[in-house]
Amino acid sequence: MTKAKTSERSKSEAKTEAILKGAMQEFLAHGYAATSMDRVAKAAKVSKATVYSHFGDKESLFNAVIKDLAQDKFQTVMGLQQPQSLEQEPKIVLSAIATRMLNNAKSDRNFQNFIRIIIGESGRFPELAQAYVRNLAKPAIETLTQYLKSHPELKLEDPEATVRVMIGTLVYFVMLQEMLYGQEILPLESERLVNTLTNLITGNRD
Amino acid sequence: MTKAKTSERSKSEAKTEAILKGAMQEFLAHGYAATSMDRVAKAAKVSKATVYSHFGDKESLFNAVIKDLAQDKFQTVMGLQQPQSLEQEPKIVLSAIATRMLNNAKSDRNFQNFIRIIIGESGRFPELAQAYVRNLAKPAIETLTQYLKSHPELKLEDPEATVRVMIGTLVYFVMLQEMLYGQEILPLESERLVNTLTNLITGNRD
DNA sequence: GTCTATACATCGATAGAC
DNA sequence: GTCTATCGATGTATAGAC
Repeated sequence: MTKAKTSERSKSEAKTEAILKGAMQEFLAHGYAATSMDRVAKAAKVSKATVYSHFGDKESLFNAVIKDLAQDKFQTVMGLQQPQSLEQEPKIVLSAIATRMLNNAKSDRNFQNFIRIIIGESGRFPELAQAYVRNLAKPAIETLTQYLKSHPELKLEDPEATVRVMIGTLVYFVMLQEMLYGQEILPLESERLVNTLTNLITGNRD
Repeated sequence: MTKAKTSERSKSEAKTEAILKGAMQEFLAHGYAATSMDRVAKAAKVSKATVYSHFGDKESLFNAVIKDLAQDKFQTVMGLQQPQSLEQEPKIVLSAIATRMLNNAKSDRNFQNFIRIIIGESGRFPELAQAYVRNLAKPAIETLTQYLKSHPELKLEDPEATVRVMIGTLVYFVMLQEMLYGQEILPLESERLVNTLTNLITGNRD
């Protein structure tokens, strides 16, 4: 998005980034409606008028912040599947991917707040919700689907649907245990979930 | 919560219910921060002072509304598992339960908005998030777990974790397709998901 | 108990000096 | 481009009449 030339950056570009960063912090912490432009300006250490001259109005700023965040998170989510030897047994690979996704989501409070906003505001910002689906959920699902399809020995009747089972299981687990603070109410170890999931998919029933 | 005697209800109780109903409508539509007490008063057809005399402040009203909603939704969610012959094959029963949960969640916009608020405000209202886990998620999960445990012929190594797989799959599907408007971006028929899910759980791989 | 009227703060957004 | 100062609208909450 920003230009490649990192040197000789204009003051205006620096302010734009500061505003985006400050707004990100405020929106993630307080949501859309409860975030004021005064607080954004203070967090970015610029005047409120500067915020408006760069982003027009509150809604445009919010859109810019969320799209920026989605790009950041894309790197994270996609990076979770690659850096390992895909040549091992699917059972090992799937287990490793699941564990990595789980640990990453559990430790990334920023990501959790991002998901909170996407879901919480999806009724009032449908296009942002769709941007999330298009730019984050879809690539993750398609990559995993490709992997499952490349292993016909798993004899999966419907790899697309199987991936939904896998991702849904992991997302809901993080949601219940972490985001909704259900850890003490419904305790369950990650390992049990990952083992059950990979056993179901790879056809191992004990 | 309210007293059993339905006749001879005081005017105060009637106003309380009207306020709860109006506030419910406004909070579900606009979220916590974007809902004003003026709009609540107007929706309930009472004065703003009456709202405050009944519920103290905005936060208390919000808490009352959400806890009330959770009770309503409890009936819905629990009713999805009961009214059918549990004596049939688990494959049939699980498939029926999953289909019913899916169809119900897809058609209930009110429920979707409720989930949006619970997740969206979970960072700022952790106790409401936990009330959701305790009063809705936990009973649903435990009931299903009991069912799976009562069928040892399924040879499930970990019924608790298996239920998480099932519920997570269904919740995430509704979330992506309906709440986040991903239907056209990531199309997938409910039947394929339900079939895949029940086949995985019952050990049927084709 | 319920209303109208209002206090006081803060909101999104802009005008105008530099 | 960026600031200070300010506008009008709207927010939560309450005082006081009935």
